[in-house]
Parts: sequence; C-alpha cells; structure tokens
Amino acid sequence: MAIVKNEKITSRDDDFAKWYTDIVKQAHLAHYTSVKGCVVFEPYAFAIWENMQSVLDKMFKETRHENLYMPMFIPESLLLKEAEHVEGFAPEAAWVTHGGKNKLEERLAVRPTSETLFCDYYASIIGSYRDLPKLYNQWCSVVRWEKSTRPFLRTREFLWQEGHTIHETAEEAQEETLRMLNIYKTFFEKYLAIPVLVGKKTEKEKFAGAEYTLSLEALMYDGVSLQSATSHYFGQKFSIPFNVKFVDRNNKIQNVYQTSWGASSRMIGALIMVHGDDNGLILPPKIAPKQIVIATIRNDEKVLDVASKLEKQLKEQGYRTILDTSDKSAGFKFAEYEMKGVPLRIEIGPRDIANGHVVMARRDNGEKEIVDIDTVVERAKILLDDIQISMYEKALKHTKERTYTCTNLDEVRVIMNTKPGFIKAMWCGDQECELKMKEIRGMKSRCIPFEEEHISDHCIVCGKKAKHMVYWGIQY
RNA sequence: CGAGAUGUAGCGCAGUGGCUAGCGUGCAUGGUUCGGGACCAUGAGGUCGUGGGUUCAAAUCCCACCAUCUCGACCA
Repeated sequence: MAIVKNEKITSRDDDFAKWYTDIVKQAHLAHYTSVKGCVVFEPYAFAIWENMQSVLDKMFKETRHENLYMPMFIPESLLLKEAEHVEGFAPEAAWVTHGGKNKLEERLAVRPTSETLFCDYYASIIGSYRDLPKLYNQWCSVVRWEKSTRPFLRTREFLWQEGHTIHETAEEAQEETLRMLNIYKTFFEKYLAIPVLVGKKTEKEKFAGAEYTLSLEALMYDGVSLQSATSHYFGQKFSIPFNVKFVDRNNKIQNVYQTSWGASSRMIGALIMVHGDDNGLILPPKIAPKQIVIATIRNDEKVLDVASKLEKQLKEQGYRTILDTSDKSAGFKFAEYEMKGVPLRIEIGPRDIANGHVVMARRDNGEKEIVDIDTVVERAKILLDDIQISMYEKALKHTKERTYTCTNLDEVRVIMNTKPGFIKAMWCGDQECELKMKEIRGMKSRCIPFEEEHISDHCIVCGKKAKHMVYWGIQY
C-alpha cells in the first residue's frame, strides 16, 4: 500500500522553505520564542542533538581530546586582539553592558566563538614543549546576532561543539586540522547518511583569522548547499597577538601552532533538508531517537501481549524502541511516526496475531513486508542496516545528479535558475571573479576540493589561466 | 538592514467600526470504532502580536514597535 500524502505539510517541490518550517513545527522540533532567532529545541530535536553529541564526543575522545568548559563572556579588549577575527565577529556580537544597575567598566561580548578565551587560557598554562599538545573541546552554545534567522539553519543562539588545540609544530597542527575534518566526514556519511564535499575554503570564505579553513559542504534536496562543519588551521596567527609561547626542544621560545573545529545544531537542519519528504522527517537509524515504533491496531489482550514481548526483545538487542498502544486509529499512528521520521514501524493487529506474523514498514521508501513473529528481531537488524545505507545512497545519487561541470557563465546561469546544485568550474584565484559569480543568485565558492579535476585551462569568469577547480553553489 | 506579505483558541482560518468574536481541526470526558490521519455526544479553551492614538464605540481606522515568511543585503 502506498503512503498517502500528508495534508499538514506543504509539498517540498511546491515551496521548499514552507515545507521546512512545516516539518519543524509538525514534528515538534523547534518552537519560536519571543526573541527573534532564538527557538526552543523541543525534546525530539534535543534527542537528535544528544545522539549526535554522544557519537561525536566518543570520536573526539578516541582521538585523545578532552572536554572542558569556558565562560560565555569575552571582555572587549580580549576580542579585539586579533584584527581579522574582530572584523569577522564584532559586527554580530551581543554585548553585556550592565551588571544589575551598574554599568560595566568594560563591556563583555557573549561568545560568538571562543578562540580568544582559549588563547588567553593557553597563554597562562603553557611553559614548555612538554605541555603540548593541548587537545580541548567544549560543548556549549554561542550567540551571533544574525539579521535573518531560520530554525536550526541560522539561529542567534545555537548549540555546537568547538574543538581548540595547540601544537609544537605547524605539521602537527595541520594534521590535526585534517584529522578532525575527516572525523566530521565520517560522522556525516556513516551516521547522518549525508554525502559531503570536503576541501579548502577560498581566502574570501575562510574563517576570520585563520590561515586556512577546511569545510564539509552538503547539498540539500532543493539544491542549496549547507556548510556543515569546519576545521581551521591558525598557524601562529592567534598565538602571536595572544602571546601563547613555549620553550621548544632546542630551548628556544616559540609561539604555538593552533587549530579549531566545530559542528553545530545546524546539522539538524541538514538532516531535515537532505532526507525529509512530503510526509515528514526521515531519520537515519543511527541517529534517530527512536529507531523502531511498534504500533498496535486494536488493543486486545493478545495484541498487547505480543507487542510488549516484541518491545522487550528489541530493547534487549539495543534498539531504541517505542511501543504505542494508544487507542488512536491505525492511520493516525502511521502518519504520526512518519512525520517524526522513525525509520522502522512494526504494525501488530489481531489479523497478524491469528497468522503469526507482523507487518514491518520502512520509512525511507514506504515498503511494507509481512514478517514471521519469530524472525522480527533479526529482520529488524537487516532492515535498519539497509535503511541506513539506502538513505546515504539516495542522497549521494541526488548530489551527483545535481553536480554540474561548467565552462561558461551562461551554463551556470541556466542551471542555477532551474535546477541548482554544485557547479564544478575552473577559477583563476582572483576575488573579483568570485564576486562576479556571486551575481548569479548569490552563489559562492563552496570549496577547493583536495582532489581537483582538470576541466579546462581557463577561469570560467575572466578566461585567464586557471589555478584551481572550485565547487560553487548557493548557500543557506 | 531594505522591499513586500502576514499576525484572531495549540494548529489552519473567517470576521474590515457596533455592544456576548466565530468556524474547522486539535484538546478533555463518555460511548461506538480501529489494517492509511474514524464517528457521535458533551465540555474546556481568547491580553484579537505589543504599546500608544482617533472615536460614544476598535480585532476592524492611524502611528510606532515586535515576531514570522518571501526576495535582496549581510553572514564561517
């Protein structure tokens, strides 16, 4: 039986933006508050976030990182120490000017990111190369006073983790930068089932104050790209102004080499926009708060008995399982859990009991199958594994279909105005040409991939000798 | 931040100067139902976004502000 269209959601092909906000509301992910750009992360969204946290946190710890916590306030003088950094973040900082009735001598920025705090701390704890490296991470929220906001994609306060590390040598710090990018890549592909481009940001798009920025770029269903995680190499650009010094192996004073890397609650937005459909969310099993829902149809004694036994068995196998024995109609339950994106649904009614089987339905493709009650647990494993893989493959196929190779701007214009996606094109390295590209639907360079293809010898904009192959796209 | 649109019950909307603000859905209770958002009955639920103004009278007219959406600008 085919899944029936959900009438509470705008079709994603009709109006993607409205579809997105419909899902956010209907699946109870976020709730607006009276402060612009600040939302309640409702329990379901927070559960997704907690799952993301626990997976990433484990990966960080396996690579010898330690968690700590920095204060949320940055004295203005501290924020001003690195010039490029100030330029990038001061315009969107929120300021604390008063404590109670008293005006503060120095105003405090609510952290938009914590490089400056970390540097201040490092400066006072590092003495010799024996103190290095320091591999720190913190889970916290940060505030950036954005002008236009959207739940999860761009909020004024958002949840994230920020890793900050310092090293003896440039090589070691650069290895760290790449290592963390790869951790994010693995997380996106294996857990979120989202394919990503990895590469280096152009000078124009890099983090304010970095030597260079590596990023993960993912393509959403509507063909718009989302910068999904970043890893920055700072070299000594912060350690010099912040005076983070150590005595090296040759008894010489040196400044440390530094990195930072982060991923935010924006990833929830990516999950919605990559996988969701007109019936709601579709969550990859590895990150779904509930992996399996057992929906009973008619709660007679036998149905309830079989359902609760199954629930117990599935939970024993470690599956996050929910049993819904409410007296809502079957159709209601189906629609409800489809909205929430629960990967696998088990339907149990009197008819099933009589025949010794249950119905198992996949959220990702809507397929239903009849499964012998005794084999449900093993079948669940197979299906969940397959859903995880299929979701990735589907997203990968979409990304590939929407990745174009272009050699002139007319092509780019047509594509971006009809079926946008990633554009592969050559670039001479001049910022002017990046700005020219921006005239087409505001598109920007996404990244210079690690493995560049040779498309032509000439920059797509000016025709001069090309330096790099760049991925371009419209961004969220 | 600029242009446009919107804001009335949890959600979707009607009401465009008149006294008691409505409809659908959802919610509660009882009953009948149940394999794709069931039905009947009863009931609860409102600072009409906020503040000010005009008027005998404002959800309705005017001003300001706030929020949401779209498009720009800005933005890791």
